[in-house]
Amino acid sequence: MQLRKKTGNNQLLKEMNKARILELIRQNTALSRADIAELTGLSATAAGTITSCLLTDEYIYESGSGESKGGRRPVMLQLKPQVFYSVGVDIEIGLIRLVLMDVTGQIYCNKEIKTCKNASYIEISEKIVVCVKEILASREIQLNKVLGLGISVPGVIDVKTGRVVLAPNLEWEDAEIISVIKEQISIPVYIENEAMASAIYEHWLGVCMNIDNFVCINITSGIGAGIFTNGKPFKGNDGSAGEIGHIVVDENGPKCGCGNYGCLETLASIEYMEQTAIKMIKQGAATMLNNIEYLEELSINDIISAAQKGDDFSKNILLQSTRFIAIAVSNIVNNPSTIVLGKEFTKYSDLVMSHFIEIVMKKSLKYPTKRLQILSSTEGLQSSAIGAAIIPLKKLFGR
Amino acid sequence: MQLRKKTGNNQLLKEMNKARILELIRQNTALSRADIAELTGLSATAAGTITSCLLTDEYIYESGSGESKGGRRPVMLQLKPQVFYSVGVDIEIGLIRLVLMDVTGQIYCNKEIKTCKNASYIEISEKIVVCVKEILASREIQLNKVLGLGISVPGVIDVKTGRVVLAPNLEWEDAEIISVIKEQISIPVYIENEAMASAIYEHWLGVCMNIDNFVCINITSGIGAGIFTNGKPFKGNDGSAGEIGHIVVDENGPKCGCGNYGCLETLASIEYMEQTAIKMIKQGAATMLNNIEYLEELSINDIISAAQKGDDFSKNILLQSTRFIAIAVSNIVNNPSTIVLGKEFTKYSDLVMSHFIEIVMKKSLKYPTKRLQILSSTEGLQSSAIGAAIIPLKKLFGR
DNA sequence: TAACTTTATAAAGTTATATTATAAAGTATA
DNA sequence: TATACTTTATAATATAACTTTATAAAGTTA
Repeated sequence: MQLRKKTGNNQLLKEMNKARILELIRQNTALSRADIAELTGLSATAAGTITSCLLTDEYIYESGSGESKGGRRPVMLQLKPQVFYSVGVDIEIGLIRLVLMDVTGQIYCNKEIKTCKNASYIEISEKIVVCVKEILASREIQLNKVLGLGISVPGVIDVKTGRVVLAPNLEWEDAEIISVIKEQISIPVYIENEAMASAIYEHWLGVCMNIDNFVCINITSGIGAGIFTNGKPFKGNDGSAGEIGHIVVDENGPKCGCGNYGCLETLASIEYMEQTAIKMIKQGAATMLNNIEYLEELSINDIISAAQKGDDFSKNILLQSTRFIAIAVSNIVNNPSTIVLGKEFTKYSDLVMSHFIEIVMKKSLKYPTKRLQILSSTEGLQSSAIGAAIIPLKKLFGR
Repeated sequence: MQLRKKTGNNQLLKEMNKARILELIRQNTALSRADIAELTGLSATAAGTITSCLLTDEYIYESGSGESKGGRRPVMLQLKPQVFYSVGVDIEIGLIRLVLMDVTGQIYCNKEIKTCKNASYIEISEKIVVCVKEILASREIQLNKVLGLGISVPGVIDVKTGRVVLAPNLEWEDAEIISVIKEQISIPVYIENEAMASAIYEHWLGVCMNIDNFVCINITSGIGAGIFTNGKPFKGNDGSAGEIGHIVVDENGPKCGCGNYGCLETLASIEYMEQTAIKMIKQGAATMLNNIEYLEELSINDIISAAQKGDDFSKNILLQSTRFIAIAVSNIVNNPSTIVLGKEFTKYSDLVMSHFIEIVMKKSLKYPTKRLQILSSTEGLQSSAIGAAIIPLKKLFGR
């Protein structure tokens, strides 16, 4: 599948303008044709024409007339609910969450399905397909009204192919979910890391709607981060940019599945908190949690409610986890694939480079998929001046 | 100055296609019209038409015929040198570097001007204008052939206005260089942080030409980083994303101008190395540098050449600086303006949030312009599922 | 030498937006 | 109440950019 950039023709132009108008309406809830012309810089006619298309396609509808500004009253346009839908799926350990949403962001259905904890990606995929088909059927939604199926997975996603490279908590490796699902249902399928999916939510509808640089950290069975830079998801070259679960926060900490000691996930995840509580209670810790029936089934919810009732033991468990996450947050690495050292350094790089690489490799993240390249600039002192000279050229080259 | 996004009309379309074709030629050195049609997806005719425009405007020229692939031989097109130029300026302490470059990236002139170390931005601006005019006059380059003037400054640049918010090493604050220069010479003026300018160079012509996520660290009088994410400069919300000079690498280190102790810049910058050497020599350290005439004028160059000749004292100074930089590099913070905590955490955020904020604030960067916002998600467990559902919508809304 | 390829351009057609003019529906004021 | 003026929306016409189809120019291959 060759993914060539779209040709710059009139079709593209119209698509761009359509998308831009839809986004403006989304952000402003309701706009008139005149508003659209004003905001886009398009002529009133063009705004009107594109609007007509969107109306006949039922992406928008006329929601009534607005206030007059001293002349004819405008007809307001809004996103049309309950016409075009999207399905979201979050795959967790032993659980699949499904959501049916329309283009307005309204949610019409939440569903949770329990699964085997060690289910293969093929089994999970099949469950998803069945459930999606059910939801759509029960609401009589045609497939061509479903813009797509987005899937959130707690693991590293290959940026180019959409393959799940590694999802340790699900015990998956190289899982080609997309193709399995596409064989069974003909809608577009997208896949995304779980923390990044949350970040997308925050940026679209949540607390980061007007914030373009942020990190969304999800504390759940594992710990992951979704990073946005310049208003766009930042995944790094290999899709592992947000994998903060294996930042070492305590070098003397317990051994992690990844081979290191004291990874954030081993010291702060929900699972760790539960296990710690169970272990300490067995050892006779003083806590309200003592009277729990089946200690092995102790869940984070028990810990939370005990803490809320003033149980110091439970409170401390939460606080300790929080402390480690805070340490990690203050060290979230930008996770570049490459580091270049420049200016005066280039003069003596041969003397110290190996020393430098050694320390960085030892100190920085060690997520398995990561490969860090450390280079010395070949330009040296002039690099900034040349860079400055490039800036005026960028526009000319569309960059 | 209202900066409205460009209207999506035919003009924009042609501009986009022109830019894209120029960029393709730049990256491939030479292309035929047929290659361009193939690579862009444009029709052969359109590729031909746009090519003609670029030829008459002298952005490109016909460089001869290429190899036949079993038919008529193609006419190759290349960027035309020595027609359109750009000027780059790097402002350092006591020094201005100027570079004249054409669209091909060829450099025709390097100039260095010494300045007063405490010169105001107005004085510097005037020097720049005089020098730029001189260079252009001496080569008989018309102003309309100069695409712009890019300026690199060791300081924080306001992303929106281009104002120099703070350049401690130059002792500037709120310096509106752009407007001062524009009054005296009528070409587009751009301004950029020094490390970021280097990063732009590396991405355009240097060692990062095909790398989209990297950090470029400049070790000079200060220490700064230029960060690229997704192939674009990442400046953070306030333009201070690359300000790593004030990461604390040794809490027991010397006091920094910023108020903290043990900032990277106080332990690893070129200036610090020079000062350390001077101090230790005065205290009687054993080194080849002992026979330097004016100890106060000892420069990094002396240290480097001594180290190269095997002077352990000098070598150690370089190694120590390097070590601190390595520590900082392994901790380069993504510098988001906002951190959102989600999923299970939202259940108990009220119990621990203040603790969390306290630690992060204490541990993370303390650059003066930075304001970190820490939020708890309002969505909780469903955020990933909803986020996943949003993905299929993004294209529709041009996002 | 004939058939086929590749490259480049010309002529005619399509599409999307711009311009200009006009209609529709409101406000402000004498 | 009538008139002038505004704002909003659309119709008719013009313009710009790309596509399609056809053709010419300049090669290669059997």
